[in-house]
Amino acid sequence: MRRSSTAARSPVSVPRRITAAASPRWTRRASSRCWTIDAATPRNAWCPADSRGGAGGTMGTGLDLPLDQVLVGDCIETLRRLPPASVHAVFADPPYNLQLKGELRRPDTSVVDAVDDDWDRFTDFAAYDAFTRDWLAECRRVLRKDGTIWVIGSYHNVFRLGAAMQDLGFWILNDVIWRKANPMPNFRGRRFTNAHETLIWAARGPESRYRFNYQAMKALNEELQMRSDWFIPLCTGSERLRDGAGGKLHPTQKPEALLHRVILSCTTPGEVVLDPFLGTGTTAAVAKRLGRRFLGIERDPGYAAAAASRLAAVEPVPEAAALALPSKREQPRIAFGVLVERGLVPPGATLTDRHRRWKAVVGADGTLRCGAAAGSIHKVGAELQAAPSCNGWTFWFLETRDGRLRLLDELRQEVVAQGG
Amino acid sequence: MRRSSTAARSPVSVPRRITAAASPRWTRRASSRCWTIDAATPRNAWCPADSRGGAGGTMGTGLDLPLDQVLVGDCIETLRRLPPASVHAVFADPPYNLQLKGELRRPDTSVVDAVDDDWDRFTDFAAYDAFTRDWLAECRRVLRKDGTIWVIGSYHNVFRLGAAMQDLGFWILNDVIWRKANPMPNFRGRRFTNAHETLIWAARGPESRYRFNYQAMKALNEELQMRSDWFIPLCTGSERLRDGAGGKLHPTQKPEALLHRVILSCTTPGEVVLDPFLGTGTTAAVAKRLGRRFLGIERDPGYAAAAASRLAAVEPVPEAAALALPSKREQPRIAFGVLVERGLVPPGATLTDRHRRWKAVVGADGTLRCGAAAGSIHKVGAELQAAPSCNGWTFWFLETRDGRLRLLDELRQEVVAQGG
DNA sequence: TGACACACTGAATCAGCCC
DNA sequence: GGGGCTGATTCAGTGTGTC
Repeated sequence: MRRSSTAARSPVSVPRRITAAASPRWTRRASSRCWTIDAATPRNAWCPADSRGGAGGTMGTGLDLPLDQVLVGDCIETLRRLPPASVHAVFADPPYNLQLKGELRRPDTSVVDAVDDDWDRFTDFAAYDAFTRDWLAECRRVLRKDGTIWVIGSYHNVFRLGAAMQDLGFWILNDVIWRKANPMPNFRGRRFTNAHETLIWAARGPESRYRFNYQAMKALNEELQMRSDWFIPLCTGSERLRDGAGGKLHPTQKPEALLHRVILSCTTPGEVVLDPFLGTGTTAAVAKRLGRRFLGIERDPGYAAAAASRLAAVEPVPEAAALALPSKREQPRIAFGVLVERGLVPPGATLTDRHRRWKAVVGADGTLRCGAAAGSIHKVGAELQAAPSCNGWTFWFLETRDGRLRLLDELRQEVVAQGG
Repeated sequence: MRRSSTAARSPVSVPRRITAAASPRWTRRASSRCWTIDAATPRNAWCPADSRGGAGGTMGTGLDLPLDQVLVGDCIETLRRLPPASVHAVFADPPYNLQLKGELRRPDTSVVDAVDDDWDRFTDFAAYDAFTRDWLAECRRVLRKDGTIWVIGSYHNVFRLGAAMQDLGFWILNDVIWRKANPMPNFRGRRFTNAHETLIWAARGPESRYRFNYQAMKALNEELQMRSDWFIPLCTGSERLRDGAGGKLHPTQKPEALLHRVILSCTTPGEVVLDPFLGTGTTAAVAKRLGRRFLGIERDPGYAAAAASRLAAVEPVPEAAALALPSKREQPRIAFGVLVERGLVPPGATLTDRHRRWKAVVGADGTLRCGAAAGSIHKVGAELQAAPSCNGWTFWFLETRDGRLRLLDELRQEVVAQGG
């Protein structure tokens, strides 16, 4: 089995399988259908939310706001029991309403393990919209006047989410693109690789005096303003929680790096972050580590138990502000086609080699043609020279109007200088 | 400044200011409220759309589809006059419904030239939604059954656009992120730098057999699948059309590189691209340059004139350059039996897979036999692997006399190279 | 221990033609 | 329109096993 080093790096120690024996003793709250788990209690030593010990509690507000806990129950029903204007931030990763037909196979005929869970099935857009409006409205009620909300989705659902948010009075501040470092390819070659997801960041309303930790975000981005496109890898490897068979415990676990940036951007230590679709607890785990309070709602007892177990092992950092992850500067990798798109090498232009021995015509898609040879600048260069390989960048020249030859690599440098 | 050679490549030369003297002589079409400009006619020598000369015309379809022209008029009203199922692709950059309160100022107190034109004011979401549904519905009617539509927007309007598209029956294929190389910073430091816009790419419906030039997109991206996030600079410098005072002629002129990729991805030369919000004609200019037909609708006569002027100066690239490399799907089909007939794979030869796990004997009729399995190279490959399907061309190898393995697909390429 | 090959995986609305 | 057959199609990364 893989993942031998998991425990060392991230001492999550999720039970291999949530069995009856290992399960928490679920405790029913008085006058409530909502089960709770105090996430700060040690593993296998559960206590109900209304116990006042440990990190859990109601924050001394007089309001019945359970804190640092996983509430097990229906999202909307549970939200309705929370007091109004009580949380500083919401992060929500709702069902995406994917509409998959058959199975999908990779070119090597292996089967893709897709999201086909019951919780992601809705009869139609109307049903999805109604559900969306309901939980968003409750989140808005629970959100403090100057709080903000983050919602994540893909093209299947994000337009409905965003429209519903605007209709409910939320004031969109940004849409943020999570660019995936390692997305799953499009196996049939019928679309662009679906390489991102969209987060919507919104204030409760247009007048909200929301928090934005500008300097923290700038520091995370090598002293440049943080942009609305974030490049973050998928949650894989030892960070990913596993079930008993070594498979993924949850189909859509989000990377902690994503939540780190979200929580750091709009909250300060001690504030409360609510996640109405907690899943396996990424939001809560990062919030706890960054010294924030959290409150999670999860319908599935198995996921809730895994989240609680994971949370119990999270140690808050001494100083949240010190946690600026150095961001990797991305190396711009320039494709020849980009020079064509941008008009530096127009389609139909002729390229030649240093000795003007060959001439090749540039296609609109960045391919070259020279006699029977067609393909990339590298491939055609190699074929003409009968060489096993060729660096097209340093082989091909563009003839300028005045008869000078300009090496492609020179032109590429101009694009690199522009940032790619 | 980048791209000092722009003028040479794209001699746009828009008039500094559209004055009465320089304006086209607008011609009213019979029984129509719609003014037209034939974009292919020389600058300052306009003619009405129903003249049949030049590149304009109705494509000989018998339908009244004006081509290679800028129609001046209300978007929805003009769309209603176009015949159904007549265009291959739509690119739409609708008003953004921005809701800026007052002026936006940079830290140095200079005023940002924001989008505040009349055409971008909508009283509320309901009015914007109604407008959106109307023009989208007309575009859907005009779109051919297997055509696709691109719509671009920012967080202010894109969620409403996407939801409306889904409600109207469009089938979203991708949302694509245009990551701006040089976005305007957030001057107040109250949000993330808004560094992208979103494009929605959709088929007319779920059953549409749309075109996606997979290989062309892959070629544009150094032989890796094109992703859904595109890094392209803003339209600046000499590409940007200027008004008489040297300011921006149009507030949201899109870069030609963006349209290059859009049009190349989903059309083939000769097909028709419609832009219902043409503005200063970027879509039409790139379509013309890439050998596509176009049709633009623009309400503002000044923009339309600038677009027409710009278009008159665009030279289509040579036909060969406009063609993308054909994908394998479009190559002539060779039957395996042809390889047998020609002796490239002699009858009685033994084929094997990459791991030499199975061996199969070739029949004179191009069928394979392996134990009980018999049939085509595909069928036998699938049966042996217990897979639902198999590409025999990339599964089976022929063992050569010296013990090397040669993939059937390689042998097929030899036949293709000989002209089938 | 290192180098290398190979197997496995991830929020996916994933085919097209001919009869 | 349904059924059947051909055949097009994957990237970055982690983990495991072998030499």
